[in-house]
Amino acid sequence: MHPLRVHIEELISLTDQEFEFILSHFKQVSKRKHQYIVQEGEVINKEYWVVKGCLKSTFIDNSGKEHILQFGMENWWITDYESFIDQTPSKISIDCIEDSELLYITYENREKLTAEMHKMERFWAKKGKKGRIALQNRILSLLKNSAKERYILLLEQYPQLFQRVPKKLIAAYLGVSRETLSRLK
Amino acid sequence: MHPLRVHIEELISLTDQEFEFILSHFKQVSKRKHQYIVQEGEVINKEYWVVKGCLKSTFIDNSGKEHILQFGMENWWITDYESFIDQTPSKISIDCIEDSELLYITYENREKLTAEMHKMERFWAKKGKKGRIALQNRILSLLKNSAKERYILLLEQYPQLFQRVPKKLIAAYLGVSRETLSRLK
DNA sequence: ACTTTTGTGTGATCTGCATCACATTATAAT
DNA sequence: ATTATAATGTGATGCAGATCACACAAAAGT
Repeated sequence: MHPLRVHIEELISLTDQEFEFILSHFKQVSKRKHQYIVQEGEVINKEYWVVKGCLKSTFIDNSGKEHILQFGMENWWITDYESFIDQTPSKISIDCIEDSELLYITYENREKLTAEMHKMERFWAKKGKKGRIALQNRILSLLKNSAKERYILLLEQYPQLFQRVPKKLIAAYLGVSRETLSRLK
Repeated sequence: MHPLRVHIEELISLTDQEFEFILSHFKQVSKRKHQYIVQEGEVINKEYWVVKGCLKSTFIDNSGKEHILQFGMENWWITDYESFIDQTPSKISIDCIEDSELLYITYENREKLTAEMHKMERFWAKKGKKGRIALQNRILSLLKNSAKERYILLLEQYPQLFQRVPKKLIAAYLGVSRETLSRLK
């Protein structure tokens, strides 16, 4: 079965025709390591789903330091939701950490698909709720946990990440310096 | 016009009958300062909308310190979305900072209302998206801005807050100590 | 009115983490 | 293969913000 279908059917069930209809709203694209799918200042009108590979969504602070808002690996959705939803220039950039296979849906096609197929409106509503909960928990963690605690929690939740991405990116996600992360272990 | 109607009509327009139908799914409740609407460990099945007053949604870290996830003032929605959506025990508590007038909708009524009235499904979808963007920006701010910068940003965004709530709660929201906040000013 | 609790400011000291600096080892590019 | 670039570890030092300890002012409760 198509991996996207497996993914969607975790929340709602589909017939073959329904899935074909959904898939017809997506396009596939391959990107090499270091290539960008969004750059700061652009308005992004695509939401990506990672078939294979790994990406990061990043932003730069006043002193030029890179921070990571989100990683994207297999079966994850990634875009700048602020730019995508409000159609405003993006504050963040998204680029590939590994060569990646992606599916994307444009803003227009997503609107069309949700209008034409109520099941998908419900799917995205559920996904949105889950995403919101994840963001809320990240805030909780940034406020209540020390750097070491956040490191341990991330390691427990996504052990694969530590095999796949350089430590400095883990540090940029946790909100600590590379050196401090190295000393935590 | 009913304040909730004004609020909903900022995103979607309604007829009189439609609004009456929506309102019939809500109940009103008054709470005094210091009263809780959610306590840690409870499963919350209500989402509140603040007609008048001020609330805070808080959680306690390992060392017993209180952190604030969200304030709720007039026209704001407040609940623990994780508990509300997943029907799991809440990690947070929500209590009133001032005597408050609230409207609430139960989980069941919200499900019924979204099923019966597609406009409200769209309303909550839009609200959910906006909420998600706000959470994302809070994470960005926690990672990229210093305590002082976060203080200034909050002051710009919600100046009323500084008139209404004690400084130690502002500090608990920003993620700094009361003393440090006092020295930032 | 009086007492208790809550809020706020400010000094002194401590500490987790950042920053700078350099060495070493991997990985990628030609 | 050789060279450049990225990744990782570790010491030395600095600093933002925490913590502890008061003092005083403002509310709230009786």
